[in-house]
Amino acid sequence: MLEIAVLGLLNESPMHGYELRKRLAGLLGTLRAFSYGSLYPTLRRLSEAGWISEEEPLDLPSGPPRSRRGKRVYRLTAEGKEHLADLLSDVGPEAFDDENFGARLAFFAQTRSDVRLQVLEGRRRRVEEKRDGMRSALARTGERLDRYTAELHRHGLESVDREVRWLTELIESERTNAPHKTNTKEEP
Amino acid sequence: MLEIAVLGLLNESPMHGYELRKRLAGLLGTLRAFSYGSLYPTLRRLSEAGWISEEEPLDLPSGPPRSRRGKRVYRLTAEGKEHLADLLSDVGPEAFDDENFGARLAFFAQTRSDVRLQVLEGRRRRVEEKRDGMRSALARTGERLDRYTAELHRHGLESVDREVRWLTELIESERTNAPHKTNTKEEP
DNA sequence: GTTAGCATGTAAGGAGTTACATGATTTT
DNA sequence: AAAATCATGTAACTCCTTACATGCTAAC
Repeated sequence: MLEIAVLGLLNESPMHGYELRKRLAGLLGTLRAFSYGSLYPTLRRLSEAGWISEEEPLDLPSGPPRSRRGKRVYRLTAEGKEHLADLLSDVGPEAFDDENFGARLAFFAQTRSDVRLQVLEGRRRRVEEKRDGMRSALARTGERLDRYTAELHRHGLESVDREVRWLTELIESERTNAPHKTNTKEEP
Repeated sequence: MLEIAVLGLLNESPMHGYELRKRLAGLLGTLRAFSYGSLYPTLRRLSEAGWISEEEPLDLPSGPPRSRRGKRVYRLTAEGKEHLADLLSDVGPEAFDDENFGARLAFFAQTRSDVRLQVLEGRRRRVEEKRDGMRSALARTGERLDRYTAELHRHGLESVDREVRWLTELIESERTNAPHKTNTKEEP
């Protein structure tokens, strides 16, 4: 999750860690903040994998002489771009998980149109299954639940129901706006 | 989270691990399933802390002779009941977290009425803060967001907004139904 | 008599958080 | 010159999942 978010943001523009974290918080709407304790090790790991390059802060000719711990600006490498493209075209089951789906949607602008549709449809299937599971659980045990637990289930069910409808709208508009095109950078 | 759920369920009736896991899944409406890999170690820990007692499967007089790995039935001890009461009357900030709040609400039937109100109000405050944070983030960066990210934020905002309204209804009805009572077992 | 479901457990690992530690730069 | 905020990083830990390993019991 952090990996795709970091690579996706760095694909928009190079950045240092601190800024990355702020953009990250904005990206998913305060849903996830990510601490530095996970961000910096991730940057290290991505750097070691060759997907991002780490620009050492060179002392400006006019700047202070030595040993400042300054900003380390990260940018996506060519391998990183390839790797990100792979991540963004993955339509395996993990793409439909709660945590991952948000990150995937946040980078839909960088995602092929056909993949967008598959991700949306897969997510909808997943949420529908959850909804159906909740519904039948509620039908089975509904009567003997106390008021509070019942309310919890009712609100939960309503939320997943709304998500299904939301996804359906997104799918509709995706089909309308880009019915037969594929937004790839390079056409075969 | 698992701790409070396990103790809360065992307070309703003694159970073995396997059954506990099924009840757990039903309790939060398939929101959380919990694997055995976390359940059994938790049972071990709670047992070592003296909060639950572990009934070894004694061979029935008429039953099979030896060494069956049979069901281990767990039940809440007196200390466990006290500890659960402490957990259920805790109104510290953790009680308002996403994961914890669900578990707290699920055991409201075992919770004092005044504490219920505090938990609901604390949760509402928390969600309102989140909503306001999302709103101002959206106001600040709203224009330069692409369609998909904007939709993600809009749907997220609508969801927290709905949760606030839901909590408000629960609070209203809590105030109406038990305005001056405290559902304690023992009155001072 | 074999599949399905009941039942208990462990080892390894993932994906983060918290708390801490340090230092640079900007604002008051 | 103090305080706030920017900026980077590590160590320990939390809490859970996955994959595995084992064995019992009921149903077909």
